[in-house]
This record gives sequence, structure tokens and C-alpha cells, in this order.
Amino acid sequence: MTEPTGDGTKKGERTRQRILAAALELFREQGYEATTMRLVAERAGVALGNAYYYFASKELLLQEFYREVHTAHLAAVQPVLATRRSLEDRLRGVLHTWIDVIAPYHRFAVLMFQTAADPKSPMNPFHAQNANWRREGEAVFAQVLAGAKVRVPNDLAQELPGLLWTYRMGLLLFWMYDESPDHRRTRTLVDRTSDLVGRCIRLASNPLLRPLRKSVLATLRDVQAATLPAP
Amino acid sequence: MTEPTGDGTKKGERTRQRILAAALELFREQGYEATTMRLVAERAGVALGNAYYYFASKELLLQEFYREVHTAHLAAVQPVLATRRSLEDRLRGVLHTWIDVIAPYHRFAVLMFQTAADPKSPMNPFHAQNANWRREGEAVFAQVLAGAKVRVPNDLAQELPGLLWTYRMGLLLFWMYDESPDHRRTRTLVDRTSDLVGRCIRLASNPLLRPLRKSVLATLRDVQAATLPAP
DNA sequence: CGATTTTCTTGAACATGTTCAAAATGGCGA
DNA sequence: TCGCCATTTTGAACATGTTCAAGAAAATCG
Repeated sequence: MTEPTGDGTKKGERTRQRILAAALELFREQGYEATTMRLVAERAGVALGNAYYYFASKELLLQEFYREVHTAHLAAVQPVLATRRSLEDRLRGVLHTWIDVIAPYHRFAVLMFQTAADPKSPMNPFHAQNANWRREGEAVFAQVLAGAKVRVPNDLAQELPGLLWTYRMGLLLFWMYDESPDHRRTRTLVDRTSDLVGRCIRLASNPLLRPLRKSVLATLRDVQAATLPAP
Repeated sequence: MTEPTGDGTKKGERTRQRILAAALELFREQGYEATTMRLVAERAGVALGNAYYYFASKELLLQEFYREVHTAHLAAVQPVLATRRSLEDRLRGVLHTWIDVIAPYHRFAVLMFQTAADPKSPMNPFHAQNANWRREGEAVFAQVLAGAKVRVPNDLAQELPGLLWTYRMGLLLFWMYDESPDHRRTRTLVDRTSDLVGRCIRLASNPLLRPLRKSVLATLRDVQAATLPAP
């Protein structure tokens, strides 16, 4: 029957949660490739087919992982944004927090990519299903910009969250291959690049560069219009 | 043990070629995912296991495809480079030629990525096996720069081929989703961005921006040192 | 030429993501 | 409570990438 531990839950919802929990656990322990659906089902105490009743594919389980990480990051980032004012500081803070949040999954990410696995879908923003996920990610950077005391021209401001999101994707890739303790290399890279990004933003805001900036941004928008579904 | 990479005439070399030909054929006809190893073997008139004797994985077959494309591009690009002098023209020419060369494989590429397949390995430059392939690709852009009448500072010149190669990777991604006839959208993008790239290179070469440029390039080199194997 | 070693080829077997038809369970009105 | 329908669960079956032990063919050697 139902009831303890609060979520509004029918019978099936609990099963779903057990499966998801088992999957995330196994992802963390063994990585993506090594986590077979049979293992997930077994640990969840459920038949193989049942896992597929709730998650149509292994990849959907993966997307749940991204959601998990995203909400954790969103929460962890608020105190940081509340106390820092300069663009560079805010950016740096958000990215270090990001590393903190994903750290437990390093083994997971590395395995996932190392085995020639799929950056494919979950990393590929060019698909409608993933558009939401991407836009949520951009929102954090919009927050970063909103609270920072920099003046950027409107055209640029509009594109910046997306650009910063892409920048973070690059960092993610670097982080995956970063085996240094506490991911120090990545953290160094964050420090250096958040500085550079700040400088580049200021440079791009220079009135002298307006024509070039306009051209670049126009092209960028065209590319997005062609690949991303309409907002 | 057995090293199947053969000099031209042995028995096995013919078998290898038949398997490779069958694979490329099927890739073009049906895309990567739909091409099963069993199909490849069957069309090559060979047992399943035999395909694995020559190509340890399906992915290796894929890399052969890239090699094929690369050599074709290299050949096709020479007349273009022989007749154009400005950086923008050379870049544009090289990229349009690139589109020409890969055009027959559009269906292949689209299927490959659409099915959430693997940009993974063959697209992932962060692996030793793929480093060569990447460097060969960069060489074309080094040629583009060498024959162009632009003066770029040395530090930048050193990194430009790699940067342009990455730029081309982005174009490839765009092209995959480009269903317009003759890939006109991608060609338009090439025209616009090769122009922008030219302008950006000139901007980055400005002495006033030397400090920023130095910082960016230094960071870039660090990233590469951490991810790519040493040249 | 015959024996032996190397190269090539085969097909069965395995692991894993995924599907599916049928069985079990639960909810609920009569 | 009984019967009926939707929800949930099951396990077998399938497709495909990959491995492997063993056999066939070719090359090498004495």
C-alpha cells in the first residue's frame, strides 16, 4: 500500500524511484557502460522488462542523471551568486560549484566517454528533447550576468547565456580527462578562462567592434535557428 | 602473432579490401547504425568472424571512412589552393570543396548522429589513436595560411591550423542537420563565417590586443597539452 | 615432397540493449 | 464480495557487436 516518505505516490511511482536510484547508484559505482540494464533491474529487485516499463531506454536513465546534477547545481549556486558581484567572480564561483557537484561522477563520465561511448545524445544539444535541458542550463548563466555589474550591449547580452553554456560544455570535456587530485587542472582552467571570458566580453562590448560583433551574432543566431527548435 | 596490415598482394589483403569496400558501400546506402557487421560480412562473401579478423571493431571500419574522405579532400583541394590568394578565398574554397567531398555521405552522417550514435570516438580528438587523423586535417589549414597574403603574429600562426580545424568540425556538425538542397545553408554559413574568421584573425593580430591574445593562446596551449598526446 | 608453422576462415557462443505477449496485481463499481 | 479493466510485472525472445576455439589454407622449411 502506500504512504511513508512523502511523495505523492502510487504503487508504480515507488518502483520507478527504486529503479532510478539503483541506476544512479550503479552509474556512480561502475560508470555508464558497465552498468547493464540487467544489473539495474536486479539491484532494484525487479525484472528486466520492468525497468523498460518505466524508462524506455538506458539513455533516459542517463538524462535523469543530468537532471539530478542540474538541480543540485542550481541549489548549490545560489549562496555563491548572492555574495559575489563582479562578472569574473560570479562566473568562477558558478563553475567551481559545478565541479563540486559533478565530482562524484567523474569516474562515471570518464568511463562513459573513454569506452568510445556516447557523448551522443546527452551531450548533443541539436535535438528537440534536449532543448529544455539546455535552456535550463543557460538560465544559470543568465543569472550570473543579471547580477553582475557589467554593461554589455543588448545584442550580445541576449546570446551570452548560450555562449557561456557552450563554454561550460568545453570545460566538462576537459574535466573528463582531468585526473589531477581534486580536479585541480580544471579548476585552474576555470580561473584562467573565466578571467579571459570576462576580458573578451568587455572587448566585444567595445563600440568600435560593433560591426564585427553584429555580424558574428547574426551568424550565430542563424546557426541556432537552423539547429535548435524554436524557443 | 598476426598483423593483418598487409603489403599489397597477399591473399588476405584482397579479403580485407572486399570487407572494407562492402562496409563503405553499406555505410553510404544505409548509414552507420543500419549497417550490421553481419551484413558487411555477407556482402563481402565472408564469415562474420572474418570481418573481425581484419577490423577489430565496427568503429575501425568507420575510421577507414574518414581516411577515405580525407585523402579525397586533400587531392581535390590542391587546384583551389593553387589559384586563390586571399585568406578568405582560400578558406572558402577549401571548405566548399570539403562539402563537395563529403556530400555523398550525408545520409550516412545524418543517420549516424541522428540515432544518437557516436560522435564519440571518430569525432573525439582527445584520444591518441585519433591524433594523427587530426594533425593531418590541420595540415590542410596550414597550407591555407601558408599561401595567403596575411601577416599574423607567430604565436597566433602556430595555433591557427588547430583552431580552423575545430571550426571545420563545427561546420560538419551543422552540415549534418542541413537538409537544404545542395547543402545551401551550410554553404552560406561557410561564406559568412570564412569572412568573419578572416576579420577575427586580423583583429587578433592587432598589436593592441597582444596581451589578451597571449593569455588566450597560452591557455589554449595548456588545454591541448593536457588533452592531446605530445606532437 | 612431407612436416610444421603461420595465416586465414569459420560458425557457434556470449553479453547486452530492447521488445513483447502474457501473467499477476490493484482499483473500483455493482 | 465478485467481476472487470487498467496498471504493473515478468521472463522469454530478438538483434547485434564481439570473442573464441578450432579447423582449413597457405607459406615455409628440411
